[in-house]
Amino acid sequence: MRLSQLLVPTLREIPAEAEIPSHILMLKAALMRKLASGVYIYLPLGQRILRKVEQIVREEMDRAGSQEVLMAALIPAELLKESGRWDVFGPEMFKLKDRNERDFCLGPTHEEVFTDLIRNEVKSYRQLPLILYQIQTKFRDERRPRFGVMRSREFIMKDAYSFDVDWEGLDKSFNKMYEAYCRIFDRCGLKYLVVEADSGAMGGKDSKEFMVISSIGEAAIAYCDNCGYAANEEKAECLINQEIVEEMLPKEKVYTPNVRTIEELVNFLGITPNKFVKTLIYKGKDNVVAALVRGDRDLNETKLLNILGIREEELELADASIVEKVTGAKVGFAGPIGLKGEVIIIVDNEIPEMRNFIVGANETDYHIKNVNYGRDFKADVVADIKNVIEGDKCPRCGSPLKIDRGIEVGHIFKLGTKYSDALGAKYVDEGGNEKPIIMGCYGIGINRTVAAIIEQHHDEKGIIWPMSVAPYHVIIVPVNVSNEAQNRVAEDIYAVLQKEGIEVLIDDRDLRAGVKFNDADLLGIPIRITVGKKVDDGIVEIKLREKEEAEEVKISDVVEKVKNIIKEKM
RNA sequence: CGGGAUGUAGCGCAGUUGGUAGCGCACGUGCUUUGGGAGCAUGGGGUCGGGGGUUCAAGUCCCUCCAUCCCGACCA
Repeated sequence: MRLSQLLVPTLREIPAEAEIPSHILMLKAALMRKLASGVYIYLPLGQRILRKVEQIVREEMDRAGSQEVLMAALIPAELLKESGRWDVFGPEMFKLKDRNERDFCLGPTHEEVFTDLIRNEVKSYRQLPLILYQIQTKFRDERRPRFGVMRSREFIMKDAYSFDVDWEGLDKSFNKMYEAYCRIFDRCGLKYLVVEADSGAMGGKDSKEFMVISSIGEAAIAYCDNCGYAANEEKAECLINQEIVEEMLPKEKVYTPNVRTIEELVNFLGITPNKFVKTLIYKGKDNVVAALVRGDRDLNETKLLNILGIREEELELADASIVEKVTGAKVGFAGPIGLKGEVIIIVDNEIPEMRNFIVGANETDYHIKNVNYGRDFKADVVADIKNVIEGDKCPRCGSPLKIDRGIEVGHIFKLGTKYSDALGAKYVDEGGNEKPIIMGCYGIGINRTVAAIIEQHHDEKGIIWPMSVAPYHVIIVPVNVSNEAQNRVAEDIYAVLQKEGIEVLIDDRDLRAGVKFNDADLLGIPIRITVGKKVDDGIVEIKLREKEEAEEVKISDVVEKVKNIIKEKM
């Protein structure tokens, strides 16, 4: 392709709307433009990159025995109503009506559509197992689209669904997908962690997320360098990390006027936050919950939800009136001793190991010192309800955990019979018995994967594409197009490389060399062939985007050399 | 949905106490130049986000709506 004819309007200045590298570079390098908040259009180079990633995904899905299909983006309401998700999704779903006032939505995900296909077409165990996938546009009306393509309202997703006769079959399908995902992200040149995630109230188990480590990631991950354990912050278990050293002291009420927060207590009493225990009052589905964690810890609401067995929207922090009612004091003095009414007390498992800590007195302006679990109060449940922090012990091997942020590019999990039960997807087994089909689902965000690749592969000049996803492998830059000899050599190399089937660009624009070099760097084409003054000596340069120095090569050797580099780096 | 900010040429921005709307880049033309974002000359391009109001006069002040971005909440 000739750069003079390609639509690549690169930007010289950083667009005001972008803040993170991948967003800035996708706009600067003219891969895409914004159409509306969270809605992007792709220019020729951007489209080629999407295609490259999709192609890798196709090859690996096919290799794993999955079959490609294409569902509809426009989905009739009845299907979502059957599974109950028409209301669950709420405003996040783009809903619309047809001319006859029938309800539709733009598919935010496709479990129901796939399940519907299977319940209609699969009747016997002889037709199973089956893994189907599609690459298709999804629509989610996110409350806050972010960071360009990282969290957008319209995006391309590869979603796969497995259908098996039993759980052992599901395990096999799940493992196939797991391996396929590893191969996909390896081929994309990504460094990633496979992380245990919480499948929450959605049911299912063995939920794993593929996270690309990046400071701009939206999720925190706890991981262990020693044994390889990695989990989503919400999911990561905390081991008890304390040794009892002190003797119990007699408890004692202390006057703490207007001292409510941990920070104020630390200042007032001059004691470190880990000597306090904070009591958080929540309003659950049908009762009030008091959750206790150490003063320097954060409560993990996901863990709390799982213990209570309720859904996210059923739990909220109690308002002042409820707090005052159950504690008999103003907000800021809640404690576990002497709570009024039916209050479920859930205590973090670290607390029974603490000695002589400080809690609220359930009396305005007072706290209690030297409180001890067991002697002074008891809980309904003792469990891990806190967030991990850097340095906590790995639940598997005990080494200190590290915490980083990650971009979720893939998510796989075992659905079981959630959708097959809801929609009645059954098969008949060998014995003639009707049974529900066991399902799994597996997603990859294609655009987000592209953005994640850029986050991990760029420098101050621009993108540095891995060969596998580069929009073109080679860019030929004649330094001066008005120089007859340079032009001729560049065109010759271009013609040969094209004939060899190599994806090659030639920058035939009548621009100064500096502009062309800067554009080539910005676009991130892995191999640059510079055709300059030395053509008269039969020499051109090969420069790799990832390296500083160029290498001089004989014109007669260029093509062979380039072919070898590509082969080596694919 | 709460908090913060922004909206002026394709892009990045300036515009003072209200008084003829500007700069750089980009774009067109001509000449010179040509190994890391050239120089000179010349030309074109604006509902100043929309609507309403105050005023002799509004990019500027007031009201309102919209859009976009950031932080948070939320996110099968």
